[in-house]
Amino acid sequence: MIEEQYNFQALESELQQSWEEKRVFAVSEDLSKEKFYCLSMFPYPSGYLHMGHVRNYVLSDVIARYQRLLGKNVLQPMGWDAFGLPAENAAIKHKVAPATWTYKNIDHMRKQFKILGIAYDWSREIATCNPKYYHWEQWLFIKMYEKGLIYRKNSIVNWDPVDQTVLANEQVIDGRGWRSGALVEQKEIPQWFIKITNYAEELLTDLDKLGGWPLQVKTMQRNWIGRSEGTNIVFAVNHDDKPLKIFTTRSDTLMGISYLAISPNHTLAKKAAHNNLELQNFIKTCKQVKASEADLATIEKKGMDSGLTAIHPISQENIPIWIANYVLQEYGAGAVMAVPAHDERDHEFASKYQLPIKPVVEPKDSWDFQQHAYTGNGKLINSGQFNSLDNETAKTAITEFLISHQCGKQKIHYRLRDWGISRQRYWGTPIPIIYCSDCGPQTVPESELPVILPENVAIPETGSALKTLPSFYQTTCPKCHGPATRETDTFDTFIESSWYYARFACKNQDKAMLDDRAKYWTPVDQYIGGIEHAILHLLYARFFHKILRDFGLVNSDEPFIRLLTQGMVLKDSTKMSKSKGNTVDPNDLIQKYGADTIRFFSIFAAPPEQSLEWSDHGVEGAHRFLRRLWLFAFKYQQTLNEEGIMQKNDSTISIDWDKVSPEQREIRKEIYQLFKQADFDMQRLQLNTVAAACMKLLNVIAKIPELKIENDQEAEVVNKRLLFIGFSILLRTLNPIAPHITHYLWKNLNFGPTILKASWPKIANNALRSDTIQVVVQVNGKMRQQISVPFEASKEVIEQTALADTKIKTYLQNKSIKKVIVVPNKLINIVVGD
RNA sequence: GCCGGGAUGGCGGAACUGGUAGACGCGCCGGACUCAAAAUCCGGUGGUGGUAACACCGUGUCGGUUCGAUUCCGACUCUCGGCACCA
Repeated sequence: MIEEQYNFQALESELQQSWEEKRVFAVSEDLSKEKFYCLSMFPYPSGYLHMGHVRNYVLSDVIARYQRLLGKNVLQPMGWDAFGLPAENAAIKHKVAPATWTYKNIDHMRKQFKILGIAYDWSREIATCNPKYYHWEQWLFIKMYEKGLIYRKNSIVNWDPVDQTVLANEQVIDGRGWRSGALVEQKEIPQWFIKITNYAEELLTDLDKLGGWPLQVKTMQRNWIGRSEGTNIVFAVNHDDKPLKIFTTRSDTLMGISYLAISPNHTLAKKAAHNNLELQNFIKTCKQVKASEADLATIEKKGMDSGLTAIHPISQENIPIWIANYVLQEYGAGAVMAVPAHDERDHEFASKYQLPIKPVVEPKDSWDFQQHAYTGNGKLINSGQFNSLDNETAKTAITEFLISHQCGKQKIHYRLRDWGISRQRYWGTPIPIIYCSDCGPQTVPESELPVILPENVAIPETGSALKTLPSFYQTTCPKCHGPATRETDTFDTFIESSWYYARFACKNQDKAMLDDRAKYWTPVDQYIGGIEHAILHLLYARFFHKILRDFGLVNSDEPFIRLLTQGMVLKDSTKMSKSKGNTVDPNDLIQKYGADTIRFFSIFAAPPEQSLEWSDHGVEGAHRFLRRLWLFAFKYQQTLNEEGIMQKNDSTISIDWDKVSPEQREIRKEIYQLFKQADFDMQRLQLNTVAAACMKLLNVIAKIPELKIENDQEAEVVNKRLLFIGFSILLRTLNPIAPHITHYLWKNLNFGPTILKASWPKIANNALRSDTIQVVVQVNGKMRQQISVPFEASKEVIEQTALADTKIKTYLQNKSIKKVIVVPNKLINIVVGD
């Protein structure tokens, strides 16, 4: 019995409770069914759920529930990306331990999640700050170390000289530390790296296997990896025994070099500045800038002659070596050759410092080299023996010359750099390394894992907390058993999120990182998350998957088969944020309208990949629709129930749809047409139009009781059947989006025991048949009339019918027909002239 | 600066492979119900002109390809995401 009142609160909480008690979404490996692993990027437990989360997880749930209706064995887990900077900030601000703060946040957010009614298998919940989780990434680190994939080198960090702390890029505002306000300095410290560049080629070529990924994401990754073919060139440096190495893709312009530019962090820069106060000051100024590429690329280009010179490998001339603030130490070897005539950036720099601009490639038309660099192709000039060669040929010729003189070689270079994984922070996974003054760095023995992060810790405002804990860092060397110290740096938190998807398959496995269950569930069939992760997270996870594969832990090359990158949730056209005061609390909305309404609005308001503009009015519209659905069910529950019981008892009368009234046939056609479109849109994940189709379906079904039946019993049976079919299709199509209301109505209208065991509707092709079809008539490309012609009418018939149309005739008066284009079943365009 | 997106009525958006621009919803206007309001229901709703039939204009800007362009190509403007230590 359905009440008139749509009491969503009681209905939703009762259902959620029963789903949880019956563990209906807990799954295990089942070889008799096709598996479907649906995963959305796990959240950082910031403390409260925001609309961006809601959108992400609802999108994922719609896909998961749809796949379930298709009969698949669906896994949808949830966990917490629990390590990270905000916990330490909160710890300082509120004087609580990061662990306490984090676990409290997790508890709160889990509750918030549950009232959204998402079909999670909560038994697989993971928090990455749990030693049972990070144990295995420490283990993997050791395995990678043993395999030679880990090394240590110096690299640059943002240093706050007042707080004596390393700052994240986001903690540097206008070149100053966010708390102290001190000018940051670039500082070199030793850090651990993973050789992701060993996998650069595979990460690049395997992008071609990712047919289910958005093209834009693949393009971004391709450009990020940045494979380029070129030449490594070695320049001998005057009065120095160490040569300068550079990489260039323009070896053809070698004779046009004006200077070599090195990074202020280059060892040669230090040597040059040794007895030169002016250079020392210059280098110091260069280092007073945030160590991010975006900042380096936008600062004013500055340089200073180092006084050192290098020898040109062909002409043997001396070339000045400049120290330039725009050269990245991390990229290539921290040095570049500068050809102002043929490179925009070099041109700008040379113009500023009056360095020579020497053209070596001849443009086809006249060119003012003082104004612009010429980056196109042409024949070589001013290049001695290489003159008149076309510049592409010259690349090979010059490179071959360099090879034969032992000062160059062909090289494939990647923009991608090795992954620096050390963080000078407390709230992260301890790096399992022990430093022994006699034996050097040693990995922690496997039997001593995990290296547990002490949790009950006060976070100092300056420096790293682990450095203040002798009980943590004092230890013995695993090799010589003498006194030794532990590494106090922790892992980059991208490590945790690079393999969690696999751990969900076997989170209770405490003897190994992964087991065969991971081979069953991975790769993830559908991954959903924000576009902001298009490069870093997704590239690191792809890399880790290949590492796991090489250790035999998974048996696929790529972790995520299909990827959906959802857009942001905006309000008043800007990102929702606390500081702007334009946030919307999901809990308040669920209280007021119910989870189904919020879910429906999130899906309906925008296509998944685009940003979603929040609208309170729109939410009310979504709620209105669900209430209309409810009231319709309330009103016709008796009819629907009767039909349902007859269907169950197999006692229905069969209907010859060719004999029903044209209106009834039309309604049936509309229902299946709408479902066909919804089915197609669901497959291509255009979920907003699926939601729209549900609204249209209700509009169509609502017309059925209005159809005249005039005491005709047969017509009444047909109406009843139409109502039943239509409503049954609607409930199942809507179920992934609004699972509570559809679940309740399905059961109480006698459609079946539970919609969770129902199957996705099927299209009745005979309903879509049509004898005649509307064809658009255009004159000179403008729509002028619609005509009705037989289905699949020939071009001639369409043309004749169109030309015979009285309205069309008026457009053709006193004109001559130049051309007629006919698209069968669709359109005819008559091109006329005077 | 570099890489990758986006721009369609008053608003969110639709238009599948180049073929009726504006589906569906919101808002607004008018009507029904009501003492009244809310809720609900019915009708209308891109702009300009016209009593109307209808005509012209219209998918960020400028240009191109085509019988036909929101869709393809070129240039530009604004805007969003990323740039390796926010996650």
